[in-house]
Amino acid sequence: MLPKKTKYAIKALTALAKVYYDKKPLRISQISETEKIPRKFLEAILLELRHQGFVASKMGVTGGYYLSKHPEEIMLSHIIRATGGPIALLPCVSLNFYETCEECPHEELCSLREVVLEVREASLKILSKTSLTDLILREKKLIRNAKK
Amino acid sequence: MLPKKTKYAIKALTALAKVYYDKKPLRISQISETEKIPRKFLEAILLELRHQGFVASKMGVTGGYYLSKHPEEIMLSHIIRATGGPIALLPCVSLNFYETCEECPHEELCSLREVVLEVREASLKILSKTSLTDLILREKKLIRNAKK
DNA sequence: TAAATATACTACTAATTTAGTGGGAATTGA
DNA sequence: TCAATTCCCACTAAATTAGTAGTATATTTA
Ligand code: FES
Ligand code: FES
Repeated sequence: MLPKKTKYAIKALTALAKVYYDKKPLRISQISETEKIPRKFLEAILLELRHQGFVASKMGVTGGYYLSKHPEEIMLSHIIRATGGPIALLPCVSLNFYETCEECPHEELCSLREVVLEVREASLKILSKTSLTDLILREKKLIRNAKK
Repeated sequence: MLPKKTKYAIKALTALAKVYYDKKPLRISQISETEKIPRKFLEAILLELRHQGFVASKMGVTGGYYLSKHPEEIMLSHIIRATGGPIALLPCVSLNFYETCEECPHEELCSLREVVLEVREASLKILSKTSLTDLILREKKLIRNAKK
């Protein structure tokens, strides 16, 4: 399961993506209200996302946050890895958080590893091709279809 | 990431599956040694697996554990759910551990939900068709190929 | 029938992770 | 100057994970 932090990060970044072309920053309090994310927690998350290069900010009374990359470039896999850690089910098949499996004598002969590797590939295939833009387009489609 | 408990459970059940046709129970201490699982922890895990109907046991000096189902019937998805909880990335798309997403006003209009639903389907497709027998066969194949 | 050797079961504990919160410093615009 | 904003550090509280301890109960065998 994804931590709440990751879910909040995705929601917040999507909110920023929606106003990407406005050229005006969005305040933490605004995002916090519309996305129902605890104010102070969101503040900490956005700060981290800034350090990781996803967003930039402006201080002061007209301040706020804005995306520092194009929303098409920000993939779900990036956000998950930046905030939540591994996508893989076991450390021995994680690309970004690899750790050796102590109990398995030979990783290359481990059938469980083979299977969870397949799972990671299947998950990553989806998560690494879905961008913030995709999320927004999908939402529009969902709303359009619901109205019919 | 899967908890160690789940990984240990898979390992232990696979060990039991390997001797399924011997009609003799395997002692906790034997499994603990060959699979390098902490003795007392394994004891607790096997006890739980018995309560869940995966294994049965015999007490006393000739006692031990044995599978109470055919190894082809025990799928990775079953073991994960029994010991580790959800396979889904978010509770709103979990089949067995569903919880509503508080922050999302309309689940049916949530694009993030749509994507994690796809991920769950892709993962489950693999995990629900891989049985203990499959793990054993895969291991044999890995060993055979390594020898070449 | 008693000893030896298993599992059964309850009840803890210790470490880690998650989900936050509080409060003040720095920056900016009016 | 002052009001509104982000920046940043230091905490805390609750939940989860990864075990462990100790005793009771069952079974075989000498
Ligand atoms: S090597 Fe990771 S599960 Fe065996
Ligand atoms: S409904 Fe679960 S993420 Fe939106």
